[in-house]
Order: sequence, then structure tokens, then C-alpha cells
Amino acid sequence: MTERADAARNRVAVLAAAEALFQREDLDHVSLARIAEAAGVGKATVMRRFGDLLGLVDALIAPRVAALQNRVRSGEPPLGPGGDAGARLHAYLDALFDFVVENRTLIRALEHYGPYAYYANPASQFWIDELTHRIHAARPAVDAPYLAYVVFTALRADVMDYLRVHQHMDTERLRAGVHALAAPPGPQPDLHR
Amino acid sequence: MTERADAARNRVAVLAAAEALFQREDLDHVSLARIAEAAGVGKATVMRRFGDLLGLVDALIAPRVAALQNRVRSGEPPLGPGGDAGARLHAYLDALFDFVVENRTLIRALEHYGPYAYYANPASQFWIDELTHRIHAARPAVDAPYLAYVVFTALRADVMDYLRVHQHMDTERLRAGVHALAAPPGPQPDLHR
DNA sequence: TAAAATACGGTCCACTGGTCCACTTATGTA
DNA sequence: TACATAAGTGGACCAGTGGACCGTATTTTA
Repeated sequence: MTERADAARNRVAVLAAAEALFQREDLDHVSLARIAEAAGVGKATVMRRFGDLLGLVDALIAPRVAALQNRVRSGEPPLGPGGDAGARLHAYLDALFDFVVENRTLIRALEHYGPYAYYANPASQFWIDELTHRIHAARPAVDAPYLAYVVFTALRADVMDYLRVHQHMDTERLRAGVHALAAPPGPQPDLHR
Repeated sequence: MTERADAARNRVAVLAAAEALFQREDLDHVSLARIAEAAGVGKATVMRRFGDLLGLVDALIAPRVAALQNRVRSGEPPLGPGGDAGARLHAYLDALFDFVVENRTLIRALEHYGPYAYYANPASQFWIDELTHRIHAARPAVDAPYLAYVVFTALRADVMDYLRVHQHMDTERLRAGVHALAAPPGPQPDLHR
């Protein structure tokens, strides 16, 4: 069964309105009702199609997630498969970092939704799993799953926004901090011989 | 002007009721109205005295914060003043870790309140400043302010709860992870000679 | 063109944090 | 002991939220 024409029209209108509102308005002034109003549809229409605000944000961010996942799964090394473990880790951190910076308003909406909404999101689980693998490959001596969660938490959009806006740390300082966190410079303890 | 007897009675009742509710109920089922009802007072009574929910949580946690701050400022080394920089850092991490574990329901309420409520809290600022100093003393080569924020973020009660409950990491594993984060084992890069 | 399937959205609900203000109560003074 | 007054109280109310319902309108299919 194909999607009805009016449904498709409304879907596009709602997504566009939501995107615009999230960019323009302060996060907690964005509500179902405002999005519906901006899109020129009823609240129930938004709800039925996307379930809730979380689903709407998911739908907005999904294509960008997919694009990055493609680059990670089958792009050029070192972000794609192949290459030195250390380089693969750093390339991945850069890609994640840029992704968060570029999509920070949507990611903050995600984080805002519930206490675990950010981590439980399927995309986040992918990022974290991949991060775990790459940390483990580059630094076999550390507790990679835990460190992956910590690094991912340091990449939260709300955390980064706070550090940038209220602690006046510039973006590149944060980026350097994330890299240092995941793979400190200097000699690694060589526990394997 | 001294506090009126009924006001004092209500203050105690509200604090006790709030404490009990936060322990017993799921966080987002705790509301002003429920607290007021449980304390047997009106909502406005709660609001006037504590300003808002944040103020109430602050009042609950303040004495415990003060107790730990005393130990940090004037207790026995290495948590108190004096001792080896590395030992001071690790003692402080342990104390903070235990503090979060013991008060996790209240801390989660704090974090829940607003995006920056956790970090903006005066107590948090103290913890972070102290953490910054101790990291800097133990590891002069790293970006101590940034690392302090990251470590403090890793100590968020919601993050730790998520890792414990949904990722099945036990408490001691988290503790070890935090220590490794702030001061990785093995040779430190010696950039100072 | 008619029937059936699908989508729509106005309206209602329970609930939130927060404010208002007429009323009660404790307190210090005379 | 009487009483004026400052302080404290709490039920009613506000605008806002996410969500559910269901009669109506529109599109698709036969």
C-alpha cells in the first residue's frame, strides 16, 4: 500500500517545520503543538505519524545518520574499513565530533527527551559499538566498553554546548580533548609482553 | 526575626516528604503537588520556602555537600590538604564517586531539572574546581579544566545508573574506569625535561 | 461513480511548575 | 491578658505540556 498524497505532503511539511523550529527556537519552547501549528496541520497528525517528539527527531536525523554510517561501513580508510588502528580511531572521533557539532540542535532535542533517550537510540548504539571496537583495537589494555561510553558522553551536544558557551572553551580545544581522552599521547603502557 | 514554629515544622515535614518520595518513586513521578500532599501542606508553602524544585533538592543535599567539603578542605590527607599529588587525586575521585552513589536519587533530580542545572550548581562548581586543581597537580601536561569536566560528567548519576542498569557494569568497574580516566596507569609522558 | 480505506484535526484529558490572594496563626508588645 | 501585625498558609487558578478519541474529509481503488 502506497502512502497517500496528502499524507506525504503533510509529512514533508511537518519535517520542514520541525527542523526550522529546532534551529530557531530555544529547545524547550518547541512543542508538538507549535510544530503542528507551524506545519499547518493538527497535533494529532504529527502524533500519529511520528508517535512522539522522539520519533519526529529520529526521522529528521535518520538520513544524516545513515550517510555517516555508510562512510564508516564502506567509505575510504581510515574512516572506512582498513588502515592503522590508531588512525582509524582518530578519524572516527573526528567524524563523530563533526557530526555532533553540525547536528547539535537535533541531538540536544534527543537528549532532552528522556534520561536514557540519547543512549538507547539505535544510532547511538551503533556509534558506541563502533567506538568500542576502535578503542579496543588501538588500546587493547583499557576497558574499551566503559571508555567508549565516557567518550560518547563527552560528545553529548548539551555538554559540548555548555563547555563552549559557559566555560568559553573553543571547538578545537574540545576536539583535542576528546582525542586525548580516547588515546592519550605519549607512550602507551605495554602490558602485552 | 526568628522562624515561626509552624514554619519550622512545615519545613521539616516538606524535606522529609521530599526525601522519601525521591527515594521511593520514579523520578518523573515526583512533582511539587505530590511532595506538598505527602507533607500535608499546600503547594504554595513548598514553593515560597524553597523557590522551586531545584531549591528544594539543594536544601536536601546541602548538608551532605558541606560535610564532604569539610573533609576536602580540612580533613586528613590525602583527601584533605597535604600528601602526594597522585594520592590526592585518587582519594578525591573515590570520595566524589561514593558521594554520587550514595546520593544518586537527589543528584538525578538535580540533573533532571534543566540542561545546565547540574554544572551550574555551586556545589558542582566546587567539585569541578577542586578536581581541576588536583588533576593539574598530578598531570601537569593535560588540559586539566577540560578533563575535569569530562570526569565530572562521567560521574553524573544518570550516566552511572544507565551503565549499571542497562549495560550491566558493576559499581567497582565504573570506579576503576573513572580512576583510569583521570590518571591512566603506566608511564606518564614526561614533557617537562 | 461509488465504496472502502486511510488520514485528518478539533476537542478533551490528566498533569506539570508556578502564581495569587483571602484567610489563619504565631508572636512581641502594651 | 489582650491585641495589632507581621508571617505563614493553602485552595483555586493559570498557561502550558504530551497524549487519546472519534466523527469528518479526502484519497484511492474497484
